[in-house]
Amino acid sequence: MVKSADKSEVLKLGNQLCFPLYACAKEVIKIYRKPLEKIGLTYTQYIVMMVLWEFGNMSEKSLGEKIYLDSGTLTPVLKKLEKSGFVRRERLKADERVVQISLTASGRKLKEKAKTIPQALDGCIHLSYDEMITLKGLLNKALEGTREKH
Amino acid sequence: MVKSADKSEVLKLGNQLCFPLYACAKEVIKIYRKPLEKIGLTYTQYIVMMVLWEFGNMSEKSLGEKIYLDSGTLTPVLKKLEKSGFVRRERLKADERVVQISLTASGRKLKEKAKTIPQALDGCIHLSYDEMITLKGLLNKALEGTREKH
DNA sequence: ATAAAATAAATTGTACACAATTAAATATAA
DNA sequence: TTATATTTAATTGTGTACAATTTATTTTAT
Repeated sequence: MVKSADKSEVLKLGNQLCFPLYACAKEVIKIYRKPLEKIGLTYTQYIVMMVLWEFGNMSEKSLGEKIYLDSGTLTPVLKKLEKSGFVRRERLKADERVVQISLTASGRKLKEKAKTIPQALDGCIHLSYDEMITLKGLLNKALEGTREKH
Repeated sequence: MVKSADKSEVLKLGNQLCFPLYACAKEVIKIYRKPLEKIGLTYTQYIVMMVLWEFGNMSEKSLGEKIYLDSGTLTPVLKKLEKSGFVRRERLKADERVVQISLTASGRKLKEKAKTIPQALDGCIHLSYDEMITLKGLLNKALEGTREKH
């Protein structure tokens, strides 16, 4: 981030990449909160549902890899979604270690209601369409990099 | 994010802006965790310290505005930093409502140790310098937009 | 001057997030 | 085959994060 000189400046908030990343993520998720509450989901639950809507049934493990969450976070989230009636959690007979997550009819139906959710950002983020595409691309590229180590 | 057609695609993870934002923020903060642990800070505590290093003493309120955190989050974080001996928390005599946060000698000294922290990202994020600058700029612009409403 | 409004922190309750550990099941190797 | 290693979830403990409420203090309007 700091090209050559000014090593003394690295600890200024304005020079950090991580801070706007952290703050922006929080603020954007905050915008989603209200519309999501109307359909009975938290943001984390919404991401889980999006994966299931797109890819269908899936083990807890695969689900966690897709959305960068481990069982410590995912297990309680999935139990809540089960209690809400949106997903089922069943041990595979072929391998009792894996918990298979599947959508209920209610969970599939929720997708229709969720289609308006992304519009919550309209007008809240003052970026042009091209800027959003660029931002999304850079974030995905950065995200890829973090997969390897760690 | 979705320009014209394909409204049915908005709920795919790959088409979302918010998801890579959320995931990337988490992954990057995770990279900071170990080096920060060595100097006795969490990421949130690190942000607080950066603000104090840069701007000096500050009320809890102003601090919270700078880093987008309210008292519900900030009060316990500041109490931990106080317990660690890095900051002081004192009610202003002029206005007993405001808690003034100031650095202790130990807190000021910590800045030297922290100077190597940003290097933790080196090699972990596969973006060029120019891409990082672009990303930082777009994130800050997006962040600005969220200030207004909400 | 004093009641009402506003402000700043603290508190309460819910929901992640993650490192580290544990437990159960399956795969592998000697 | 049977002891060992690996894999998948669940559990435990700590630390945010935030909405909503409460408390104490200060302003403001009457």
